[in-house]
Amino acid sequence: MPDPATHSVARVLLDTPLPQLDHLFDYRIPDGLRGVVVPGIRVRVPLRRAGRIADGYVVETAEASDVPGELVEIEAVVSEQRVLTPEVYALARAVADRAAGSASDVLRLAIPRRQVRVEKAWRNGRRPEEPEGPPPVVELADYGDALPAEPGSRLAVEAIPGLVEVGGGWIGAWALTLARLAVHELGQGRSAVLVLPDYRDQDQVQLALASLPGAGPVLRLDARQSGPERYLGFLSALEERPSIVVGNRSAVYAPVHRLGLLAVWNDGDSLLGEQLAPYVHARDAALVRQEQSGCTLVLLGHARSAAAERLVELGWLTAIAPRRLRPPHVILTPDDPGSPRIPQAAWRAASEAVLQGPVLLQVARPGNAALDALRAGTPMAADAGRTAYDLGRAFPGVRVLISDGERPLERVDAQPALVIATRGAEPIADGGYRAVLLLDGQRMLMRESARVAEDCLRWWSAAASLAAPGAPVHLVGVGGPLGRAVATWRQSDFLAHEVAERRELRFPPAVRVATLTGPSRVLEPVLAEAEAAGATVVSSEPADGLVRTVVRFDYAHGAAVAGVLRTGILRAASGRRPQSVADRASSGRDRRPPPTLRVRMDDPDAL
DNA sequence: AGCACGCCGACT
DNA sequence: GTCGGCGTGCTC
Repeated sequence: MPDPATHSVARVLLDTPLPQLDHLFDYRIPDGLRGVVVPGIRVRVPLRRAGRIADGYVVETAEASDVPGELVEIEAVVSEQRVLTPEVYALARAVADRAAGSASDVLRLAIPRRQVRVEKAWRNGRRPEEPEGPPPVVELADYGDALPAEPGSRLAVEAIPGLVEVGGGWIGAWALTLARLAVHELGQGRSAVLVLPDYRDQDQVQLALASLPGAGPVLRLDARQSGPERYLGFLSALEERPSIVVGNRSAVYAPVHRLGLLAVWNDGDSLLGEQLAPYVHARDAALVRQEQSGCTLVLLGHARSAAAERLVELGWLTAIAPRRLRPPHVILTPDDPGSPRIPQAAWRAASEAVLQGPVLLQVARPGNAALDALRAGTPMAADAGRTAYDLGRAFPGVRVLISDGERPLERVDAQPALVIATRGAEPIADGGYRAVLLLDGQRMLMRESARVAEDCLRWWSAAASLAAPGAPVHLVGVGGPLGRAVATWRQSDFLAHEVAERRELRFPPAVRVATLTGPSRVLEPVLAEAEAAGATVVSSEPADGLVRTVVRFDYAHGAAVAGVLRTGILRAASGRRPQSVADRASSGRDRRPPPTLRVRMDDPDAL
C-alpha cells in the first residue's frame, strides 16, 4: 500500500494569471520535505526556463511523474496550512473551464491572502469547543413537507414576504427561512454555505442565526472584512467540523467540511456577478458546485431570476412555494397627470400612514443630487428631493430619513418617518412600513439593460415585502403584465413570459453568450473555430483599435465553445499568430503589444 | 511574464 | 567568418 508520506512528486498549480501556465506542474519533493509537502499547501517553486520563482498550491502528490527528464525541486514550503481542498480545486477547475479562464484566477476568489500572524495564532491556539447536544429541531412549517427537502435536491424557493422579529430585531422572513435550513443541515452533521449579494442581507441572516439554538459558530466571509478577519473566517471554515458560512459571492467557494446546503439569496442580483476574471456569476458557480458535491441547492427569492426560471422549466430546479402565502397589499396606481409626482391616491395613503409609523418612498437614482440637497436642508426643485420636501412640508413634525447607496440606513424604528430610499437601499422598519410608495417605476424601466424587467420585479417585490401586514403598497405608473405580476404576487407568471420571449429572441438565459475582444487577425481564426463548435456571431464592432465580437451558443455547446476560446487565448498569449505572407509584407512596423484575445463568457451586458 | 533558441543582416 | 535582431515557444 503506497504511503503518501513517501511520495516524491508534487503536482503544483501555479498562482499566476498566465493562461499558458494553467495546468499542473510536477516537481520533485526534496527528501527533507517528504510528508511535509502534502496536498493543499502553498509552496514556492522555480520556473527555471523563465528564470523566476512562482507561488503555487500542491494539488496532489504521487510516487512518480510522467514528465520526461529530471524534475526540478520544490524551492520551499510557504506554509503547512492546507488551504486548497480537493473539492475546491475541482470546483475552481470546472468553473474556470466553463468560463474559458484559469483555475488560479478562480482560486484568487476562493482563497484569501495569507496572513502570517493570523495563521500562526490559529495554529497555536485552541479550537473552539464543539457544541454537543441533541440536533436542533427546525421549524419550517411555512413550507409544509417541502422543506427541508431530501439531501441533494435542487430548489427554486419562493420567499415568504414580510418581516419577523427575532432576538436582535426585525428581519425579512426569508432570512429566517435560510437560517433554519442552515441549522437543519448542521443538525445533520453537514455544513451550509449561504451566499447573499450584500452585507445588509448577510446581517439579516446572521441575526436570524443568532436567534436559533444550535446554529453554532457562524463564519462570515465578505468584502468588508479586513484581511485578517477574512483569513480567520476562512481558516475556521477549513476545520474538520460542519459549520455555517454567511458571505458574499466569493463565499460560494468556501471550503467547508461536508457541504450539505448551498443557498443563494436573490440570485438575479448583479452583485453576485464577479468583477474579476473569469467573471463567473455566483449562481453559475453554485450550479457547478452542486453537481460536483451533490449538496442541496436552494435559490431563494421573492421573484426568481430568469436564469432560475429557465432551470425550473427544464425541470432541473424544483419550484417550492410557501404553503400559505400572505402577499403584500399591492395597489397599481396610475400616474396622475394633474400632480407632478405623487398620485392623489398614493399621497393620501402615505399621509394617513405616516401618522402611525414609518412610510417608505422608493426612488430610482442612487446618489441623487436632490437627495444631498435635502439632506442639507435646502429646498430644491426636482425628483425625490421634491417629493420629500413636499411631504415634509405637509407634515412638519415628521422626520425625513434618506437612505441611498452611499449612505444606506440599515434600519429605522417604528416612529412616524418618511423614509426615502433608492432601490436596494431600503432600510428595514421595525414592524414594517405603514405604507410603501414605489415612485419611480417608469424611470427604473427606462434603464438600458436586457434584464430591466426582471430587475424591477425583484426591486419592487423586495420593497413591497418590507411593508407591515396589510399596509398599502402603491406601485405608481406601472401596469401591464409586469405590474400585474407584482400586484398578484405571482412573479413567476411574468418570468415565464419573459423567458419565452428571450427564447424567441435567442437572448440569455435561453442561450449563452461570449464576448471576444482582440485584433481582427487574432479573432478571425478563433471565430471560425467557435462557429464550428456551435457558436453564432451576433455582432461585431470596432472597439478602440480592436474588434469586439459577441457570439451565442446553446448550453449543449458550451463546453466545446469554451474549449475553442481557451485554445485561442493560449495561441494569442504565446505570441503565435497565423500570419499570411501578404500580412507580413503590408504591416510595415509591427505593433508593440503582443496580440491578445480577451474572452468574457456570459457577460450580462453582452447584448 | 521572462528567458532561450532560432535563423537572417551588418561588423571587426 | 560571427554578433545580435526579435519572432516563436516554453516554463515540471
